[in-house]
Amino acid sequence: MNATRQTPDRPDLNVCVCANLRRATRMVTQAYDAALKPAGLRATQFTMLSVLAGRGRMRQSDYAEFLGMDGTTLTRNLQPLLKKQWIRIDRDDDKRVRLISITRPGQRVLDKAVPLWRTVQSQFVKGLGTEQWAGLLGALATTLDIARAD
Amino acid sequence: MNATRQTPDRPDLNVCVCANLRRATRMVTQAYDAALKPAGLRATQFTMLSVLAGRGRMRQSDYAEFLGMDGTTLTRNLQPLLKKQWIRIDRDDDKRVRLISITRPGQRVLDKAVPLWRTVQSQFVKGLGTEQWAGLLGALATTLDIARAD
DNA sequence: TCATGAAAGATGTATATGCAATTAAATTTG
DNA sequence: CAAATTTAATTGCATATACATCTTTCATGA
Repeated sequence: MNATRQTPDRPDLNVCVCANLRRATRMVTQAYDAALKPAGLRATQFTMLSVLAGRGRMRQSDYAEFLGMDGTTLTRNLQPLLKKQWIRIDRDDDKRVRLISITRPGQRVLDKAVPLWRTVQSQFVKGLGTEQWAGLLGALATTLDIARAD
Repeated sequence: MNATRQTPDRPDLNVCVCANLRRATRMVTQAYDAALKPAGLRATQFTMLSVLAGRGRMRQSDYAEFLGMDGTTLTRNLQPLLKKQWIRIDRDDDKRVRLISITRPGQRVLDKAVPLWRTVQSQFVKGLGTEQWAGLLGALATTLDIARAD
């Protein structure tokens, strides 16, 4: 009985949490990117716009924290959205702070993307089944907690 | 009773399979990168070397397939490893094919990285617990199957 | 008040990712 | 056998990711 051996002598794609996450993320992102393509945005951009649509104007730092994204990554990820004028950046009274919000064109492209998202999303949810799906979200939340506790 | 509602009206970071995967992967990769830093390699590079160490010389296309990585991504990801001479690329009789293998220096840096990997890996395995850990790997395998079936 | 330190973002550099299109080599087919 | 097709890998372009470092602005305390 050695079915749940946890740290084998050999590091192995089959057990490495990071390698498994990265591989799955690559493939899943390809699927979401392809599905969202007719709307003209990528998976990351869809997520970023959804957050703004759901939560309203946010401080850039809170936005990064919520996305679990490094601040410098967020700075750069804002650029494609800005160029397409899907978001706007306002200054706060505190001149260091930037406030990010979705624009009307941003909301329109998001609305156009939602049905496409729903299709690809339900493909994965159905394929996983309720149990594995809930398990996945739970496990991902746990890994987030572990990483954030570092 | 609506605890397992699967496709809400609003796309939401809290349910999007892709967004959750990407966010968790960002944070987990940061942890693995930091842990492996003393050995001088990144999480992706560690994975790529591990695969070569475990499976021996591989055709580049098989290598990409195994990693669930687009061929063009693999082409570029080989470059940092080549520059550091951790891998070598040989030609096949079929002149289109490239055969990738790990070098002695590559094996040495990998050996140095393994204990570091073991530490960070066990941190996540312990934090998840046996059940969630197995569930995570299972669910990731399922998402891979779904994405590959496209 | 002003020096000091902390907080918020941006920049330099490097890696990671993949689609569209291309090049080169092998295979199939007329 | 020659043309057409398929296969393997690379290149052009764009996005995604983050560490180290820098600039700007604010808060704080002697």
